[in-house]
Amino acid sequence: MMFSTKAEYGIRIMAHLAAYDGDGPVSLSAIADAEGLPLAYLEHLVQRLRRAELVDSRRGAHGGYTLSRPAEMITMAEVVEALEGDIAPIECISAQDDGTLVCAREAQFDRVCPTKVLWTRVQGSIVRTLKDITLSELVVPTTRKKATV
Amino acid sequence: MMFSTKAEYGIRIMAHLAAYDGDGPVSLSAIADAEGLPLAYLEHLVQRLRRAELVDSRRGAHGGYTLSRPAEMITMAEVVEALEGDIAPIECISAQDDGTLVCAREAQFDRVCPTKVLWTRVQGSIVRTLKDITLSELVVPTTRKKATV
DNA sequence: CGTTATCCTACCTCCGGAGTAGGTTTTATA
DNA sequence: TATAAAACCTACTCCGGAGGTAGGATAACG
Repeated sequence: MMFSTKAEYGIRIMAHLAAYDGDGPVSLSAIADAEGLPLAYLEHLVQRLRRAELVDSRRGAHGGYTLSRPAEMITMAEVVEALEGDIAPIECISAQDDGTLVCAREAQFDRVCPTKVLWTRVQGSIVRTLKDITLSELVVPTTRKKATV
Repeated sequence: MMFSTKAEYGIRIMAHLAAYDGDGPVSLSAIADAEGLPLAYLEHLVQRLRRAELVDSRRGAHGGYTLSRPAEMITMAEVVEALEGDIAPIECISAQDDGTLVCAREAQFDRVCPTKVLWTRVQGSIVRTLKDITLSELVVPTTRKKATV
């Protein structure tokens, strides 16, 4: 398995918020209820989303969460990264600030890492795919209860 | 992290065997030594490769492992799958025999899973990338000690 | 003021990754 | 033919992270 339920549940939260976007804040308990997921656990996940500034929150009665931006402006790469941390196919590969990938073993001993080519290409294809999909593509029409009539 | 060291180490084994292909069996201890990895652990991994018929083994003195096929005929998808099991981006998604992907939650409740589109595309891009790379592409010239002079 | 919500910290359980250990069997060679 | 070098096999350990629970503090409505 490559992504945990953190990504799965977190994306469900985002998809739910996107479906009800414009209807005011949606409480987590409503989402937990609708999706059949444990509220207490979702609270952890939504905090990650909030710290990544993907959702805004309003506390108190009738509070809840809203998307911080239109769903079309949110890529799944951002969402997954907020939930799971840096997207790397494998431990020894990590991205530097400038986007270039480094291999820990290559730095440690100084010799070429034969597997780096592989992980680089895998990482590239995953990130490219995730960047290419926006949250709006996950909103299925039937999920919507109220339309912006 | 998406792939564990099982994939990393296992691929290093394969790359090493590919580099010395044609020179007779290579013992695991030689590989463990060269790569700086624990022999006892590699034994577990190489068994997976053997059961997947990616390597052949010869027991006894001067025994060891050889590639079961030319490196150009071995895709990294096969290798990774042998080492890590089925390639699925997430728990709830699994591939059926005919290759179509099913979502466990979609089957359980009967409603459309909004995230399935995402995982399907991610899975597709990973598998496509891995199938596209053969073992021969990981063999760096400098790794070779003896050429087939 | 009470209810409803977010927010925060601490804790728990379980499983798989990453090995270790110790043995058995097979084969080449001195 | 004994010995060494290898594959092969099973069982075990250790640890961290996934996947939660629990309980409280804080904030906003009515």
